[in-house]
Amino acid sequence: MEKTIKYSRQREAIKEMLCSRCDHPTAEQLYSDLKPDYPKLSLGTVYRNLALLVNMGDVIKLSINSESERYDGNVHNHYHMACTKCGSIIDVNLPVNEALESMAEEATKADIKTHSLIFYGFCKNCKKLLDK
Amino acid sequence: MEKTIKYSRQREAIKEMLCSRCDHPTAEQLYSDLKPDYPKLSLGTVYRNLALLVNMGDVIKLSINSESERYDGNVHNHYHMACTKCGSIIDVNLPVNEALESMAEEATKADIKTHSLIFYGFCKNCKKLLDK
DNA sequence: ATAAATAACAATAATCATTACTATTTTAAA
DNA sequence: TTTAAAATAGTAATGATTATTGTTATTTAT
Repeated sequence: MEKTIKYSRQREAIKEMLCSRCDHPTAEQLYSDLKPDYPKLSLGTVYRNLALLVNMGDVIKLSINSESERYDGNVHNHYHMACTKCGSIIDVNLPVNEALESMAEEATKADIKTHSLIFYGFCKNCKKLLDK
Repeated sequence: MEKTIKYSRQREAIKEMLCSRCDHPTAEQLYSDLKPDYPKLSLGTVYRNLALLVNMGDVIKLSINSESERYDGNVHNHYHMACTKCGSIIDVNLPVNEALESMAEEATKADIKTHSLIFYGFCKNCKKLLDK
């Protein structure tokens, strides 16, 4: 018999918080931001539910740099920029180029499901600070 | 005074091995592949020299999935495909689209230095195995 | 060529993100 | 309501990577 998924207040809160913000928090950040409202919340619970949400397709996991995984409540493919100075990850408002996937399938004979495009450099703010 | 970089046989071997293969090995894989020729080689040495090589711009570090960093001796920007079944990372022979960077700069007002494009799906082999 | 200075080494301990375990609490269905 | 299964908090364990330490190799200056 299958494992049924039961409701959990904590999972709901994690999902809600993730959808309500457009930065791309780590598990640790979600944990400390939820802690005030859920004082008994455990970091393991955050990790476990993030994995569940990713499996259910409600959340996307971003492996952008080596430090920590980032989580994104926006499940439609979209592009990101990672600031190599301050570490922030922001959305890049460019149209997603689906044609890339068929070109890559052609080139590799693979079965491509999705793609990820990440830009690296200095974000607007850090660029300003470095200019002076 | 600055720290000068001295020659090291181990670093040379790491770089050479990385340039001679087109998979994208982890530090651990490089370590075990070099071990027969360098029986006293230490894993820490591999990590330290990989970091040095990355800093010197001789090697690129790929943060593709959460498990482990992958290293690439081909420092020219190029695209990759990650098989979600077998975990292999292969090169994708598509032209690098530099125009994406200026479009992203436009969209974000950031100073973009480079970009990374990764395709996810089933590689040629795994696709074949799943078809039957 | 030799000796002194210092970078790189091997071996191992420490750290950090993430996952696994266990006893207790919540959820949902009979 | 009772009861079984899933989810939790708290904590221990894991795995990748980094730091530390005493020794060895490479370079520089005699």
